[in-house]
Amino acid sequence: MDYLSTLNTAQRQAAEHIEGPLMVIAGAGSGKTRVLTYRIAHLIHNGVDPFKILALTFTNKAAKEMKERISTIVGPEAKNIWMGTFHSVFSRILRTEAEKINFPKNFTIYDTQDSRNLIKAIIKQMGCDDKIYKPNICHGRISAAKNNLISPKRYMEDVTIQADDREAGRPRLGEIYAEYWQRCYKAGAMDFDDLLFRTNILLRDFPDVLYKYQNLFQYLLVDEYQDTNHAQYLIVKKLAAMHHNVCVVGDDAQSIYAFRGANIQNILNFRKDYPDYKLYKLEQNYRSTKVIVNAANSVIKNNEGQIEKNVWTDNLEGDKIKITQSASDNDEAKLVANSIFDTALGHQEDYKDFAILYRTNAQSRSMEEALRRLNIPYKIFGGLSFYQRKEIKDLLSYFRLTANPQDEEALKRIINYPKRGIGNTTMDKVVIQANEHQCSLWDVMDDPKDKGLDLSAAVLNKLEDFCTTIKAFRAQLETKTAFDLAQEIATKSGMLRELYADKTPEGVSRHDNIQELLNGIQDFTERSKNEDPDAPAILSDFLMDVALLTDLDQEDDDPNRVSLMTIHSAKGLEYPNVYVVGMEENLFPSQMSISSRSDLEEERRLFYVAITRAEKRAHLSYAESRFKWGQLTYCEPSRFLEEIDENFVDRPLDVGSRSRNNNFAAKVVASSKYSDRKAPPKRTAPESKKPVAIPPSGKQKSLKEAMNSAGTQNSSDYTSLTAGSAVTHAKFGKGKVLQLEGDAPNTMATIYFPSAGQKKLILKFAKLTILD
DNA sequence: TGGAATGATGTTTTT
DNA sequence: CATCATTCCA
Repeated sequence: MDYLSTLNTAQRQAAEHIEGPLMVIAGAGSGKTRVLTYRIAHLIHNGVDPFKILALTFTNKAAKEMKERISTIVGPEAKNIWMGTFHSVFSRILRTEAEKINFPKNFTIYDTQDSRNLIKAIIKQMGCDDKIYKPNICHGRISAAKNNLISPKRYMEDVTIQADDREAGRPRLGEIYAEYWQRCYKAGAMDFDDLLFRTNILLRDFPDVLYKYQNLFQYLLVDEYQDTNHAQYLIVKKLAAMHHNVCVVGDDAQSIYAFRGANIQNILNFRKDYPDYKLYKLEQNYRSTKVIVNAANSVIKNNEGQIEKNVWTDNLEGDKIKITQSASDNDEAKLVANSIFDTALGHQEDYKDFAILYRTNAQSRSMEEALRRLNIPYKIFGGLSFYQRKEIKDLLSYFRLTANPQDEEALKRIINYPKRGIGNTTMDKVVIQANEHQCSLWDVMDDPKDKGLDLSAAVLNKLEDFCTTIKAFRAQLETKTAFDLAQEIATKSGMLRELYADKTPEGVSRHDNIQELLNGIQDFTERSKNEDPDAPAILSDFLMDVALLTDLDQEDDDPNRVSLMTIHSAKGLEYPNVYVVGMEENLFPSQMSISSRSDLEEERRLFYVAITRAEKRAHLSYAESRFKWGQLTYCEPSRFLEEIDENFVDRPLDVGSRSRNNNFAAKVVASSKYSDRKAPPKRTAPESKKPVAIPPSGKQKSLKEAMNSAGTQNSSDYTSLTAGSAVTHAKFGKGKVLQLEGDAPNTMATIYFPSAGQKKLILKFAKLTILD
């Protein structure tokens, strides 16, 4: 009962506010999540039915954590709260109401890759030049339109949009959008943006549905409100129209998703929509030292037009923010890894209390290597997620096609995987007939005679086999549990056999990944049995969930690791020790953002977010040179470093940085001096002579491996290998080395095998055993 | 049709 | 540098 007594005045007022609209402007580290959880707990204690509370968060992880925290206060009732991301909550609702908007109950969710592939196919089919109509630019335009609820029809009618497209040389973009819209609809698929757009359509066109959910959701809470886009804004507005019990929480200083349509104006709109709203400001920071809070404030004040607030803290003064310089990206990584090692030792900190934050995912690689060398356990978040790997997407495509045969992208993906002799020529013919008869690829394949498909009997047989297999899966969709059916599909599709037969390290790891996915589905199924033993989850349930899952949502077996992630994914998290790396012009702020004020301000907010993740120590670092697209480029320190108040930083004062500091002052003048300078094409010798070969870097790592990749220096030592050595290879047997070329770790050997002839092999992949 | 080999092309950030 | 797409050959 006295859970509220741990809150400060502003927090408590917000948490105890029950009826009517409220907005909470919460500075970084000001206990925003506490207010949200306590407010929900308070609602429940005051007799509000948990089923009538809708809480929308930004990530699944945030939702899960909040739910756990609430249940420690109110008990198991907490699980009845509607809580999740916009995308997950409304995909659930869309699924329930699917037939209203003419979608199958098991509609597919297209991920970004599916969307791009489809758009690419449309561009090609329309005969447009894909050098001008670049698929991802087109997708970006379409996505932006959807986030602003602009339908294809309105898109074509909008004078400004049309002028923009014409100016950009893409006058037919509207047509592409229209076709894409149509194709998704026919495929029974929605992309991420559709989940919000179609929800809006549902609530707009079906008053009874709107009424139902307005009634259901008597209390709405929206976290990270500054990052909502127009489509999300309107959903909230509509749902809250009946009860006006809407609580939004956000911080304009931490708005970092404008690039994908987030609209800070939503905060201003809120004031207009609910003139009687109450405003609460949380300004006391409980997370960070005085140095960190003040340094962050000194940075963010360079932005114009913010909501006035004064973030302050009662915490200790703390260490100054350290800024360090390195010669190269690899040196930077070594320096950071060493610093983590020393700090962990010197201050008795656990590795889990460290985070390395960067602007782009590509920066993780050098950090990864440096940490591995020191045997520091780490975990990389984001990047190529488990669910985006080929083999995973392939198996998921089987699932998808089983649940929804109209799913064109899934069909195209697996029609000839594993190889079953249905190649491009055949599929081109199928596509032609599908257009002819205005039906889906599946419909053509399922009844080729009716659709006039002209193919040899042998090929027709193959198509029939494929359809029969999928239909057999489909027949069990409702009767088998998710796991049982998944297992059957993995086996009978031939995927498991195919991967099992591949004994290359990549093949083995793909097989492992599939096993891991199946394990995940087993967990999912078991969990659902615990909730309701009579209705275990079926495969479509899993598909709905998996489409919106990210790596951030994965459980971790060894939690004591250094975290590596982009600043974007660090939002909402906190760590005692934070390293922000790559503090360089054209990287952070990114090159794309430096030409416009608003983009630059978003980068600055991103920097603000980065610094404010730190509780005790913040460390900023930059390199003088960096590999970018495989080429060495020279870098200058980020302008943001200069913006931090001198009182809170420790700048490098050693000889090496002296000249740099001069540069620093003159930087603005000289700012483009180096930008086109190209480095010599080859790396210098000391870099390439690594004493220990690093295992082939993470292309096909299993999820477990990716999470667990510390201390795995498992490569063999080939230094004793010379021309003339006898070796054994797993596949080719015994052989003799004829020639060695290239520096470690990329040394290549020409080897003669009596069994297989002469082969060129890269040592680090070859797994050779040296015989003499 | 399938596989290997070569060449173009692209990177911000994520649900 | 990495991935993809295209191309060419078996």
